[in-house]
Amino acid sequence: MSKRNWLMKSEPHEFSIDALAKVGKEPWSGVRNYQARNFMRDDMQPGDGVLFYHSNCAEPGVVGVAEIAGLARSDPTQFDPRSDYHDPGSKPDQPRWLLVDVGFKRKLKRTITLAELKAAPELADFALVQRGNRLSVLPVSPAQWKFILGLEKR
DNA sequence: GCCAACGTTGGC
DNA sequence: GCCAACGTTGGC
Repeated sequence: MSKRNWLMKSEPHEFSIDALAKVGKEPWSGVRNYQARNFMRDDMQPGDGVLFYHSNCAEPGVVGVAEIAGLARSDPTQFDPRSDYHDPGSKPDQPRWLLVDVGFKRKLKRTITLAELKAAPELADFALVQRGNRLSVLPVSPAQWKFILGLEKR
């Protein structure tokens, strides 16, 4: 399978780009949306590029570049009754939820804000800027990837 | 299978 | 904190 690119959202007060820089690699636990899970399970490959996005904060936007560091595997938090992500309906021999490991590549020189992304005609088809989109994991085309990172130098 | 109620996401 | 938009749940 050829290399693809993704955007993954994280709330910076939960897990920021600086936190990823510090640990180097993070198991992306807690995804509880089937569409996002299917992207991880069916389409993600080690080495795929990731735009790291800060959501639910003062300045939402792309703040870093990361990469997929492993194939999808069972998310252990679904079996932990003390976890916010516990899912009593999921069976260990047939886990409902998966995670991938995400590796730090670099922090951007500046935040590429959601406002900028929304203002760019080049990104009209980008899922992130479309109305009502709440997916926390979404695909980025090669053209979108190049355009978004091109904004960093402006 | 329909759909109202409810919970969550996430920008503002 | 507000609320629009969306996904999920569960009664029927």
